[in-house]
Amino acid sequence: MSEENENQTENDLIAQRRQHLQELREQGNAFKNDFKRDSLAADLQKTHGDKSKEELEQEQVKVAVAGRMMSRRIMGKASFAHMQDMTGKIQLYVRRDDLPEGVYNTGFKKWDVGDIIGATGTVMKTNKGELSIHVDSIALLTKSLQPLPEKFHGLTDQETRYRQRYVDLIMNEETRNTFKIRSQVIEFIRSYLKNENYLEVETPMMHVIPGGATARPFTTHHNSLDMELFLRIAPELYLKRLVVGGFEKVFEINRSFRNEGLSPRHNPEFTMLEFYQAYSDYEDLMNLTEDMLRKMTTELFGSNEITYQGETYNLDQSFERMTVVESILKFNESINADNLQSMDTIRPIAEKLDIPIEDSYGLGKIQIEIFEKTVEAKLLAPTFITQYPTEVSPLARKNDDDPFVTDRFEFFIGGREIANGFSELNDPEDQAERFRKQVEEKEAGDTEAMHFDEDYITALEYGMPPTAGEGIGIDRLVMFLTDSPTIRDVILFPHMRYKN
RNA sequence: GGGCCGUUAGCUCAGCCGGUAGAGCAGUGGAUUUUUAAUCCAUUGGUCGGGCGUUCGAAUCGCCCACGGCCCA
Repeated sequence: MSEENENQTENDLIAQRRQHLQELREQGNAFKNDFKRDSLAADLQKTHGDKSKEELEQEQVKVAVAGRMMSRRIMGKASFAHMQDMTGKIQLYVRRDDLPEGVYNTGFKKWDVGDIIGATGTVMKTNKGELSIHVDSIALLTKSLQPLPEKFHGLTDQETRYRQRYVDLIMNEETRNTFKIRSQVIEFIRSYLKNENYLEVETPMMHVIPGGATARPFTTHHNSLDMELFLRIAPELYLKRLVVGGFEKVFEINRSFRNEGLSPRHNPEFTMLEFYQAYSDYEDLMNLTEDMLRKMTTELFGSNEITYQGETYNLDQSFERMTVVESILKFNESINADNLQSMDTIRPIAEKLDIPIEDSYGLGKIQIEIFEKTVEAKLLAPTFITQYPTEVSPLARKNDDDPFVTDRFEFFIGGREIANGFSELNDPEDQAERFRKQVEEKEAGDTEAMHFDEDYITALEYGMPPTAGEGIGIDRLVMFLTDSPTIRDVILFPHMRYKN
C-alpha cells in the first residue's frame, strides 16, 4: 500500500499526527531518550500542595517532570496543560516568553494531547490555587499518533476498555486504582503468610494428569516428547506433595486454567492463592482466613467496612458459620431436615426446584445442587459454610463423627464463593478409593471428574502429616474489595473473543 | 447453548412510525499572558458493525452473521 493510500484509509486525526511525527523525524531523532525527571506529580502535591502562592514564590523550587499531556488550554501567549505520570496529574503553566525562542509557537502549540512530554520549571500556585509548574523548558519525548478519548466523558465503552486496556488505564483513574489494589492484596497476602512462616513455592502449570479440582482442563501438546499435557486446573496435589516432602507450610499464588464458559465471574485463566499447613485442621484455617481478611482491609483501607454494589459489609464482626444442611434449612422454610437425608425424600424437592438429577447423583450431590440453587446467592454477610458431603469432596478428610460429610468449608461474601478449604485427606487408601469413584464418574460421562493420580497416592503412602489446606480466588476477592461487578474489571487483559 | 438489549464521526451520544445523517467534546484556521468541561468566531470530518432481502427509496423494516452487555443454563 502506498503512503498516499494509507493516509486515505486512515483517520484524518491520525494522519495529521503522523505528519507531525514526520516533521519531527526531519529535525533529528524523533524518539529521544535524554530527559531525566526528578519529581513525580503526587509527591509535588504532597510536598507543596498546602503552601501559599507567596511561599512558593519565595522558595523557587526547581523541578523536572515528565508524563503524558492530558489536556491543553491555549490562551494566546500562555497556556495551561495537565500532565499525567504514574502517580497522578500536575498542571503546567507554559508562557511563550519564558521559553527559548520558537519553542512555544513551532513546538508546544503544535504538539497534541496524548503526547509524552518532559518539562522543567518552578513550582508555583495559580490565582485559582492549583499547584502548577511554571515551565522554563519543555520537550516532546514521544509523539502520540492515536487521539485520546474525550476529556469529559472519557472512555466508557466496556469492550474498548477490556480490549485496549492501555487506553482505559490512561483515561480512568478508577481502573488504575483497581489494579493498584489488586497488587496490594497480593503483596499483603505474601507478607501475611511469610510472617506465619510459610514458604512460597512454584509448582507445574503443565500437568500430565490434571487434578486438584473438578473442572475441564485445557489441553496442549509437547512436541518433542509427543505427549498430551494439560494446563493445570489447580496446584493442590503438587502442594500437598511438598507437605509430604517436609515443607510443612507452603503457598502458591498463580494462575490456574479451566475450560469453561465466560461469565461475569469466570475467566478461563484466573489467579488463586493456595496454602497448606501441617498439624492443623479446617477450623484453624477458618480462623486464619477471618484474621487475614480483617487485617487486609485494615491495612489497605484503614477500615473493615467494605461497600460492594451498594451493600455495606462489616468484617469486624466474627463471620457466621453453618453447615450445608443448616443453610439449606435456613433459606428454605418448606424443607425439613429429614427430607434431606434420603434419596426418596430429596428427589421431589430437587424436581420442584427444576434441578436435573443424573443417575450418578448420590444424596450428597443433590444436597449441593439444592444448596447452590437456593442458598449461595443469599449468603451476603461473610459466612463459612461447613460439612460438605464426601461425595463432592474427593480430596477432603471425612468427619470423624459423620463420614457422610467432610471437614471442609467454603467462604462466601456478597453471595459469592471466595474460598474453599478443608482438612486434607491423608489416608492413602481412602484417597485411592475416592479417585476410583471419580474415574467411574468420568467413565460415565462426567467431563469434570478427576483422574486417578497414582504418584499422588504414592506420595501419601510416604505419609502426609495431618494438614489443612485452602484456596482463595484472588480475582473474586479483588472484585469484592474494589466494588467491581465483573471479573473482567479486575483482570488486566481479560479473555475476549477474536474480533476482526 | 437460550432469551433480551446494544453496535451511528477519534470519544460521548441523538436520529429509528422509511425520504438520503446531527450535537457536544476532540481536530483545523483565527482572537486571547493565571485557565481548569477555559471562552469567542469560523470550519473539516461518517463504507450509520458486516451481508442478504423488502421497497421507487433503508441508519430506520425483515432475515442471517460478528462482536459486546445483562439474565438464565
